[in-house]
Amino acid sequence: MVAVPRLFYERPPEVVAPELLGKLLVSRVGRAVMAGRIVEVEAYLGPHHATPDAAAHSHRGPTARNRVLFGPAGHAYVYSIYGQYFCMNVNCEPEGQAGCVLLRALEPLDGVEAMARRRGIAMDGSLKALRGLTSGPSRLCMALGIERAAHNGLDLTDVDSRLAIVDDGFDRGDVQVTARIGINPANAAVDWPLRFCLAESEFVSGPRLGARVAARRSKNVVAI
DNA sequence: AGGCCGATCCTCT
DNA sequence: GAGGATCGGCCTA
Repeated sequence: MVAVPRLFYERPPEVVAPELLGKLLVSRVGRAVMAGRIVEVEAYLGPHHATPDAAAHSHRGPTARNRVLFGPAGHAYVYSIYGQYFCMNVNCEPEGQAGCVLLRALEPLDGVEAMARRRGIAMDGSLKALRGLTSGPSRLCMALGIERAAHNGLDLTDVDSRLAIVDDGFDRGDVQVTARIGINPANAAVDWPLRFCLAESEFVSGPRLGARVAARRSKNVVAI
């Protein structure tokens, strides 16, 4: 079990994103340890990119909110959204450049009971209940106790950190690529193929596997 | 299963 | 002053 090194993150987010699939996000809050496998991510490109990504928080340059994105790679960028939720990104690219990867879903592995308490979901042994814990960018933050005040700017490359990403040697298998979720349709970047999922995972956000198979034929799946 | 809606407040213009 | 990288509840079918 080794932390993913900083060099891994010092690359463009569209390269880092699919390689993050299968890695583990580990969170320690007090005595509780909660961990899940990353099964769904999205890349957001920095303003230095040839065609600017207008959906990215960094695209108008540094602000008070997004300054972590312009710092060194391998740090957490946590922001609040809709007044009640948080989302977590991993900062990529060398210092000064602002690409990042949004974590959108995990497969819960360790500390499931603690996650269930935080989410207010009763574990009845069903896949549905387990999925509900971490199948969404803000759901996974709630489940792992991730919030802006405590976690924004933390270094994820130290296994002893309160928040870290580690590699357990898992073979990620096939990766599915689609457009990103929740992007304003007026945005020029709305169709860019920057969402990456583990094709076989039951823990991706949104419709279940059966429905996704049907959706492949008609919808926004760019490649499998 | 899919669509609509309100909650709720931070961030940037 | 406007809008958002969301979620959960409620509706129809």
